[in-house]
Amino acid sequence: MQIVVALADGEKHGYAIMRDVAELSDGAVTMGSGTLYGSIKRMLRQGLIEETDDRPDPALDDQRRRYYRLTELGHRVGAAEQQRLVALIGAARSRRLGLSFGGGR
Amino acid sequence: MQIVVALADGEKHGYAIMRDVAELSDGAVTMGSGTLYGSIKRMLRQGLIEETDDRPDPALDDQRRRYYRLTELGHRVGAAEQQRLVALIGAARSRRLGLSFGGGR
DNA sequence: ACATATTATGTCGATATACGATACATTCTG
DNA sequence: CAGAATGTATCGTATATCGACATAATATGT
Repeated sequence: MQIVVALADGEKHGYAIMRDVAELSDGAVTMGSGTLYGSIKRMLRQGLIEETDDRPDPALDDQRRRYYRLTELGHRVGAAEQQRLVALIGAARSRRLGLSFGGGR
Repeated sequence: MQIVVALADGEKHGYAIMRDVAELSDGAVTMGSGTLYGSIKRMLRQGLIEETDDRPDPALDDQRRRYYRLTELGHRVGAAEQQRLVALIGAARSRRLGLSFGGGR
């Protein structure tokens, strides 16, 4: 899901996905290269993402990079997961998870 | 996380956790007994949950049941995960995941 | 009373996933 | 031009998931 969200606002290459994941949690959650490239391989196989041919401005490009974007299926699956998480968090909130101890900031 | 949320509003036994998980997604997400009892064993070891001794009204009880509740650590870890998911969903929303295709209802 | 479905806990082996280590090449920076 | 950062990739190990199976207690219908 972290990868799906990272690609939700446009195509990115692997390393950029890694940075996006870390940024989104202020460095608390990190994804190593093993998980990243393993997940990319699986998601390509599952048809959730696809590699793009179009490269950015050659001056800003890096020949090593491989860019990926969400497929329509990836969007749909991601939206479904988003819905599931919204319901889960809604339940967590109404059940006051994290409010019993520590003041819940 | 599904188990943590299930236990957030009070102690439950394993089978009740299974039902809670299924209910929360209208049956879309289900947790089999393999995952459930394996996760319970791990979470006990990690100190996220603990087994309780107090039984309900004997008339409503079932001797087979084993009840579990969140520990303080479980609450704190659950609250942290909740925060992470809120941020993830926030990003998914602002990036309009699921709005590009299918109308996004 | 009896058969059957549901509830309930648990294990097992197969498969899937995550993760850090390692490797190696390119690009940027001082 | 050396070293740091960027970038992709794989390997082995550890961990997790999953359905199938086993077994027993409880509830339900006739």
